[in-house]
Amino acid sequence: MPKAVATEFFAEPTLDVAPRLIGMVIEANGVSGRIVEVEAYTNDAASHAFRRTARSAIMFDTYGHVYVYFIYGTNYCLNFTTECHHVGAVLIRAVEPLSGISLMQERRGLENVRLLCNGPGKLCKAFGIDLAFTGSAVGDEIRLYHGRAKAIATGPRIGITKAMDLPWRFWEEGNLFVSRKR
DNA sequence: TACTGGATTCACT
DNA sequence: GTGAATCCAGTAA
Repeated sequence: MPKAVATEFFAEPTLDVAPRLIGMVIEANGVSGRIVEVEAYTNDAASHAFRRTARSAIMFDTYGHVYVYFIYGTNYCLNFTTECHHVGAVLIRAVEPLSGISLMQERRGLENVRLLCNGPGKLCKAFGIDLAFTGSAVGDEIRLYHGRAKAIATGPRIGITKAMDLPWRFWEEGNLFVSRKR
């Protein structure tokens, strides 16, 4: 049996938690997948963590909880809150489908497995995740397990926002490269 | 109360 | 490569 991730895992600094999420297995609503791309959000003007509001308060008050927000009128984005006594969250940007693929295909209306979860909005749709999941503890409705196999779908990728510099910086396979926001 | 913009996606050219 | 879709949260008045 895979080992479930403890809530205390998320109490660490966001920038430490984010890379360790790569390769872990997320399970919800009868489907599962391996995390291959994440983005860390700390107290940064480009993120919801910059200003405390009713929506973002969960990032200030909790760690190891689910934060889902709705974007562009069409998509949901899945975050896990981090850091004890400090604001932070990690956005799950892409996963590699592992089980329940037919269910994902049905939810997405798409056959190509590589395209099922290769984006934050896409994976939420494939996993059936929406705003109702916000506030639940990781391990409750959405479960997270330590994975072993190396991610292969899009390649492991970690992003960290830093609004005062360039919007996004990505590290891939040990090499730094920069991706400007559109 | 009304207005504005967004951590995206997808169809179309 | 470009632009529309679409609706919620935040902000201003």
